[in-house]
Amino acid sequence: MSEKPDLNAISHDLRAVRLEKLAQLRAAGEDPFRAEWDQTHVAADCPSLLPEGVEEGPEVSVAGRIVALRVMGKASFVKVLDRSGVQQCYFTRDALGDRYDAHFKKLLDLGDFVGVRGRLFRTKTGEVTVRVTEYRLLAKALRPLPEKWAGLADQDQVYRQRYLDLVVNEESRRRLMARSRIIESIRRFLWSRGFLEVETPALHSVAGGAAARPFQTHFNALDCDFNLRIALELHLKRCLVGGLDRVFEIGRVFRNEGYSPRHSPEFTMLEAYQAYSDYRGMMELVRSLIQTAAREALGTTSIARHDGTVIELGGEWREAKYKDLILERTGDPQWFSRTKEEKIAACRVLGLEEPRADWEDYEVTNEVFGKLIEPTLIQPTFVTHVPKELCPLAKITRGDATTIDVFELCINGQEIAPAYSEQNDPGVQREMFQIQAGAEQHKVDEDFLLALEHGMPPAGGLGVGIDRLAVLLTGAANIRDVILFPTLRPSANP
RNA sequence: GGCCGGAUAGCUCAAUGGUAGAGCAGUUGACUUUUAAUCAAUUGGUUCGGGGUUCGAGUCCCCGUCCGGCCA
Repeated sequence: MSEKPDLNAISHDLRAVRLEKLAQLRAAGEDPFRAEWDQTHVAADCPSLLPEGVEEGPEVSVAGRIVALRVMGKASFVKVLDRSGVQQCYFTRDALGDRYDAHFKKLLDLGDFVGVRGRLFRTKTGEVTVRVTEYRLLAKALRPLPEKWAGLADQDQVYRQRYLDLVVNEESRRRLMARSRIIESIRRFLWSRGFLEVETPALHSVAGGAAARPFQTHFNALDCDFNLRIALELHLKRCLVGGLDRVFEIGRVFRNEGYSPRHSPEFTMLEAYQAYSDYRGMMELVRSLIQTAAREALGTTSIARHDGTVIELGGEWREAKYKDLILERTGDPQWFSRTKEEKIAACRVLGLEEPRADWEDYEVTNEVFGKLIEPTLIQPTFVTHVPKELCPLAKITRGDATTIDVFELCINGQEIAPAYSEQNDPGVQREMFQIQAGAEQHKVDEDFLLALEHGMPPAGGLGVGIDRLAVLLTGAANIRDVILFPTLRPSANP
């Protein structure tokens, strides 16, 4: 091994250079992917181990990916990224001898995983640093990291190679970790209220519980078609029938519809059902749940938006009746006595796109709500007394046959969480299903109606779009920014 | 599905229709407390693909692919 390897000749090929280094490591008898390393601490532990005024701290052993490499002759500073953050380490020829020049300087690269051991000290600028006395390469990276300062900007690559985004874009790492902490907090909150977490099927023969086009698939063994679920609702209610009177599920649902910054074809829903409660009970539940998640995951209930406004999640939340919002926005006290044609004409005046001819009357009104009112509901607002046509699974309001006992919780200009006083009259439920199904009566979930006939306790039910909640709490611009691996068109050239 | 914008070195980005460049990363060297380290030298290009206009196309035109935004 006397001939000098010519890295210069291949220096334009970043991968070839690293493969050559890999070969040199192996030629020297080292396994570049050796596993063992006793990690005793993470980066976030280190500052507290070296209190102010103390010269030298205890020995620590950390591990992670090299994300910065500053070589200055016989001493070098290296930043190592682990799950908790970045730890600076100080490598010197004095401490490491010949290995410093022959191994550390020649064969390690940005992106490599290393284990590092040494005592903590403070640099002259005050940064707590590991004075390395021992280190080991744990995994060689054969490809370079994206640029260290600008990070990774190409949106497609951010989503397709999220691991690179996580390594170099701190903001992405922080945001996606916040999502996990939000979900963790929600689970703890519901457990503390006596809810049982359950898992229900994702393959449904009838995709019910919401109005959405499902993804379809086929089960070979039974030779029958299934749909991926579009909601969790109907199985969780079967749990209520069975006496599990506080249940929740956090699960993936699939809707074969639009794809936009606010819509992902697969997204995560929380649904919770509490027997002997109703939609008013769900108001308190969801408000406490979101406030708790915000405090635990973010440490605050004040969310700054990009336009400078602040969403205040603390305290009580506004309530507004759907009809009042419509009357206020259209400026027409007689709105609900107008014919469909008059409403469509009014939509034109309000600057809305032409409603489609096959729309029902209530759909025209709901277009006003969806396009002109919901986007303006930035501060938390419970929209109540919603027209019954919009949800066939809720109880009719006593004293007003046109509305249902529900709320739509809107924050940040979008619906975050609907909740109902759940319909438990099997006769009324069947009628509502049949109206909704129209010509497609095979879409009525008879199995669910059978369960209802066995008796379901009165209950409040709540759904929370977890992705949208994460968008709200983290200030993300796009739902895909809070989903680790968003659905994408398959890559053309792998 | 419609309209608009984009695709150039590993990454982030430049380039009146006239020799494709910079920073970072890489390579070589100097440097024992750096903080986007610094300094010197240096490698690296099917300008997304195909066609057209032109003496000449990264740039203009057409078709396609992919991505993003707005709308449906």
